[in-house]
Amino acid sequence: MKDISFFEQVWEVVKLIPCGRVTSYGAIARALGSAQSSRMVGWAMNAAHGQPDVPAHRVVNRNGLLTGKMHFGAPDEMQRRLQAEGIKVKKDQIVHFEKLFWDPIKEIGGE
DNA sequence: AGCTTGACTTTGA
DNA sequence: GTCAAAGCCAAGC
Repeated sequence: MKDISFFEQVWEVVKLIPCGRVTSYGAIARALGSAQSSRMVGWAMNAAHGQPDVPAHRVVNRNGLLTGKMHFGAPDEMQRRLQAEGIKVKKDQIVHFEKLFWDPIKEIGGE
């Protein structure tokens, strides 16, 4: 079952992110096996615009910074969505990011 | 068929 | 501690 594109694989992982949790592009990339192609995850998110089931707002860079907020409809939409889930965001940065960090590899196990 | 882009990560100085 | 450059792979044109 590999008919799906790389993006869809990323979306699958992103959709697995629990509410109130966040993860990093690199973590997803590793979970898919593409260790250092974290850029591809970001690109997959770009394609995720047509995927309402993909909570891209839960995916941030390894610093916990909302790097992709600008790609949302509004620059504040990403931050607002995170706060709506109980995640505190300060200056585009997730508070307690380390505690809210969700590792997909723990769920997928490297598949 | 090939070159450019891209919401990142890591390593080096 | 911060700043700069290289690396990576897949989709788009």
